[in-house]
Amino acid sequence: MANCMVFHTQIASIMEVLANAAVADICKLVDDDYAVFRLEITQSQKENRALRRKLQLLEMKVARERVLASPSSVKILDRYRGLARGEGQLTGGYRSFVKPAGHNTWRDDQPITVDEGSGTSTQHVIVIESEDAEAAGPGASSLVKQEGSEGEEDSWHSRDIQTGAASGVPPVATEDPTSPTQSRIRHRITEVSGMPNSALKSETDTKTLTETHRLLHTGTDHRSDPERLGLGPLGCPPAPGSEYLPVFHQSQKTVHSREDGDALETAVDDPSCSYSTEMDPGNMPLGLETQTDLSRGDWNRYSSSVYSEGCLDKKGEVIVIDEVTVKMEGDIPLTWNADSHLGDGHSQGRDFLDYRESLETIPNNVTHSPLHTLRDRDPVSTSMGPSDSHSLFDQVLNSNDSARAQAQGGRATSDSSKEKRFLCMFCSKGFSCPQKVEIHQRFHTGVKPFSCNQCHMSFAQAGDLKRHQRVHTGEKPYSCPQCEKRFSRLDKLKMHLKVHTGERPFACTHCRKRFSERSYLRIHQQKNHSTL
DNA sequence: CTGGGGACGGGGCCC
DNA sequence: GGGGCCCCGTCCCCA
Repeated sequence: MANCMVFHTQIASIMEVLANAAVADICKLVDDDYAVFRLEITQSQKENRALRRKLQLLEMKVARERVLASPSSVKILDRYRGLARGEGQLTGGYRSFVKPAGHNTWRDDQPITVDEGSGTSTQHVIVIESEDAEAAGPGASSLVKQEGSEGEEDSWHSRDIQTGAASGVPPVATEDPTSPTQSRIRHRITEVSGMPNSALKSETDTKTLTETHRLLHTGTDHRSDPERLGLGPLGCPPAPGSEYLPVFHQSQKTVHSREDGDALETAVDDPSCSYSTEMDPGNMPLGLETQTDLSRGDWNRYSSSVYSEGCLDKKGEVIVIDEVTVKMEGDIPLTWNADSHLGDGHSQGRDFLDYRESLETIPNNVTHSPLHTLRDRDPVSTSMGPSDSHSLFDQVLNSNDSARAQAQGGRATSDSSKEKRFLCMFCSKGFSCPQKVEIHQRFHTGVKPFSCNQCHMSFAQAGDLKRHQRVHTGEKPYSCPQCEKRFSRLDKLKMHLKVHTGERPFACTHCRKRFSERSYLRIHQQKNHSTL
């Protein structure tokens, strides 16, 4: 029996050794095959690249022959020339191509310096150019096709030169370099091949964006689909010059909504992954006029116009990009960076107001401020309960509020009858809507966005500013029917009427003296009965 | 002269 | 946005 057990043990150990050896062999085979496979792939890629280069050379020759055959049929366009000159603020997403001096034509495989925003890189490009382009003067620009075989550059910058069959289309070159609207109207440059003469066709945004839509799903262009963005017939706020520019968010969260309704929330650290829509300042919807220069980091007012797209896959798979409206910045300075707004004047306060209004109309906001982050999760759970977060500051505030509530009696009671889903993160006070919470929290943060343009005063509420401005205008719309006194406020008139009626509703509990105002009673008690 | 009270203006804040 | 209440400060009157 014991021998049998030893025998089984030996067999088991032998089996284990054999199994390990077999696994090692399999792994070795797999590794070898994988290396061979990779080698083959690399060779195939090289061959593919060489073939593609040959093909492009052939295309170049053909195109050059066409150009030489009919030099007047081609105009070299640069739809980004205006941007490259700085006519637009959004130069980050475009490249200006610098042509080496002394060259009449580009050569194949000639490196070209590509000025892309702040950086400079060397791109392998092939340029189709005609002599007419040179004759067009400095305004003429280069039509550039980036070599796609490199494959690693961000393809949404690439210019699309379509070589599809478009027979029957007459040669059209509508780009007018001197047009004042050049920087606003995007033109699509289309080379129509298969015709006796090369032609460049210019299209406006409509077709460009439509084509962009198509390209989105083929992975050849990574711009966002305007229709999917739900931005109107043209897919963007009806600004004729809509463009997309990269927004270099710093660790900004972006929600990628998918068509199945799931929301994928990711942290976008890649600057190239997030885009926003350039707005025509003259055609911005409500709130978008507050868009400011991103380079200044002025996120709060810009946020409502940001349409952040998902991390764009550069490998060409189908991209699903839905509209995401990023709301994050307005609240941050409003709450945490109040100093940056306190002295900015009245107009900025208006911007705040407009910004708020515009934001509230946008469904499915993605908020990133601490306040909104808390609120969005669960409005009720945002209550920072007394047990965990009540500092002395909170206690003071709450004591004030509770005292106020007690003093106001029925007001507080009736207030509690409503559903107060939105709680102040400072004092846990509940409000019926987010706007009220935000206004209320200004009292904690000291933010007063509404500044008087005639004095140094600033206010947390627009109504307070409006009321204050009667001090400067001298407007007193409320007149006493008993006398000729006039008042700027209705409550002051009502208070004044007590003079005529003799109404003194506030009685001292110590001396039975009566007063017309509660504050009079309080002062009276402080002065005369404080020792009691 | 001083202190209490009234009238009023203005801001804070909530509904 | 407007109404309303509270609070504070200032001015004035008067005992």
